[in-house]
Amino acid sequence: MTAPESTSAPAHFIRTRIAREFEAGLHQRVVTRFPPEPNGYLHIGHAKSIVLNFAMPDEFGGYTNLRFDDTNPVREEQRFIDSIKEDVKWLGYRWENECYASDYFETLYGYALSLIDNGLAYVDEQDAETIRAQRGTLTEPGTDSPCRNRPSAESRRLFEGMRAGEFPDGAMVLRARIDMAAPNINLRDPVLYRIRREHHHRTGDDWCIYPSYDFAHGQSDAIEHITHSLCTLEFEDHRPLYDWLIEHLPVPSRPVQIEFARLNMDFTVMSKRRLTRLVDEGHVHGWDDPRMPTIAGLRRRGFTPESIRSFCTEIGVTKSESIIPFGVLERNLRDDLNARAHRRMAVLRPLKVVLSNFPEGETEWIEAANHPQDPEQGSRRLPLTREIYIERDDFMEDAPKKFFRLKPDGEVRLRNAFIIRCQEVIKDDEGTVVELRCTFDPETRSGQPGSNRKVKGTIHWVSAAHAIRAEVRLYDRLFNVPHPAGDRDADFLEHLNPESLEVLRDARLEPGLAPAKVGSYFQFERLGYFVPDVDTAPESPVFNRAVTLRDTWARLEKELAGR
RNA sequence: UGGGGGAUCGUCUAGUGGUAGGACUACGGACUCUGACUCCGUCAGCGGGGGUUCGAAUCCCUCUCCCCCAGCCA
Repeated sequence: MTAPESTSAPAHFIRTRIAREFEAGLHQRVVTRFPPEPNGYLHIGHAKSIVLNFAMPDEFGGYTNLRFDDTNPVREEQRFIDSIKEDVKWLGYRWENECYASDYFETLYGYALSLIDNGLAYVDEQDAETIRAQRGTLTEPGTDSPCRNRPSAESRRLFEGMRAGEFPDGAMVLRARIDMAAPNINLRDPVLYRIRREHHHRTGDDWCIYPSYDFAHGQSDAIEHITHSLCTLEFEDHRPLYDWLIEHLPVPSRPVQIEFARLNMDFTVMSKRRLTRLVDEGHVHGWDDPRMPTIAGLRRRGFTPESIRSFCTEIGVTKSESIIPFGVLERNLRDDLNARAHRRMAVLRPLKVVLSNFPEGETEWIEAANHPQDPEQGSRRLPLTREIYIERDDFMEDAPKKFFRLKPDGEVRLRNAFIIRCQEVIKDDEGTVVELRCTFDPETRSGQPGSNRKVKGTIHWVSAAHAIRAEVRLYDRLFNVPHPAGDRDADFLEHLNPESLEVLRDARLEPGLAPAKVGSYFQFERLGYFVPDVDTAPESPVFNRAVTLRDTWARLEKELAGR
């Protein structure tokens, strides 16, 4: 089961390969799995994997399992399981089976025994350091452990003893008996089981031995009859081990592992270790901080599942590593929301404007479309009064010729309403503009015959008397360098952008925005896409800016400033 | 100086012997009661060198650069 809309499916090497396999009659269906370790929150990189893993069965027939790779109890927690399930669902996907590697511990244990009985695994009583030393180096072969040739019956007794809790943590491990001289280090008798007295979030204290990733993953795939085990590039040189185990174990199916490049994005970090540090050291306000690249963070920021899915489809699937500009994700959000977000007016940094020829105490109701290109999305009525607020940025006393907004003696249209002319600029003692006196032209009301008079600029506004106050949070990139994790000379935290969050506490919104609920989204015209934050409350609304509108003026302005 | 991968417009990505294509960005223009959207147009690429071939991004040789692997993490 997958998300409703089927995004266009460009050919990529995995899709092409599966299609060929189908043509050759190798499969009747595709079964994949999304296998997170429950030791952190899902991020946009996981989304790429999720979209891929659900898309293949969706296209070819089959299904996807959600499998928690919970073989290391020291790092895993139930709360992460909960968040992962929530995030996958929110992205729009429904898994066929909810699986846990820990459900297979007994089966896996049996597989280990069979390996031992066949002389393909042995218990090694050396400590970790010795084993490491014997592994050799990238250029030198390893040396055999003295335990390597012990009788399999002895290994079996020891391994059974390991399970029975007869030995302390770290006293011994189970190792595959492959080849200590293999050029691929993963084949130099890799560790299959270790003793670890640690409470497991699902199996409790039933086990004191836990399988390693290599021993658990492929066999779990086989148990679930996964046809294609899709993973990232760093597991590429584990594939010979993956295949070796499948080949030598009495598993019920023979999955194949296919690797693809993980997602990297600029101006952020993606590794769980670094994300965990950001959270634990308080650089952000939790895993769902809107500046985080986590699914929870993006959701809170205002990203839609559709935008994340289309992004993941757009970037493609290859084996070459790449870094996707964050702006690509943002554009997918804009494209999605542009089509369906209702337009609203909100003033982030208010500047009072008095319409001197507007009758005092009167309210004029203005009809405003919810969407400029789609009348079916309806309209709402806006109050216009003598005192309004406009955006501070929309007025300039010494404006450059290309500035199309309000300036002394200049004209501008109030969006959905009248053309106004700036007659007077009022400043405080320090010279700061605090108020504008303008006149409005009653003939130019939107929709009236006289409204076709053209002025160069249109600005948004709210009625001072009706507007609701709100807190608005503006987000910028979390880091101020494109590759914060790529600096060998500095900790990535040194590249944190101190201005990644800007809180505006005096924004004014059109009154209809008051009851907006979390999960709704709007375009604040001329500003960007905004959503109510989870902190929002009826009497104290809080909005997040998910993304700005594309802003050609900002670029022009920067250019003008540059010369 | 082991093994495994990867190099195609600025970015991402198609293209396994027959005119290197798309998307994004950028730039220019049209439109505009959002400097948004939309539309039109332009710029721009096969890591280097050799070879095979009528013809090479694609096949061969060679060089260079980048990533991953020496956890009882995944």
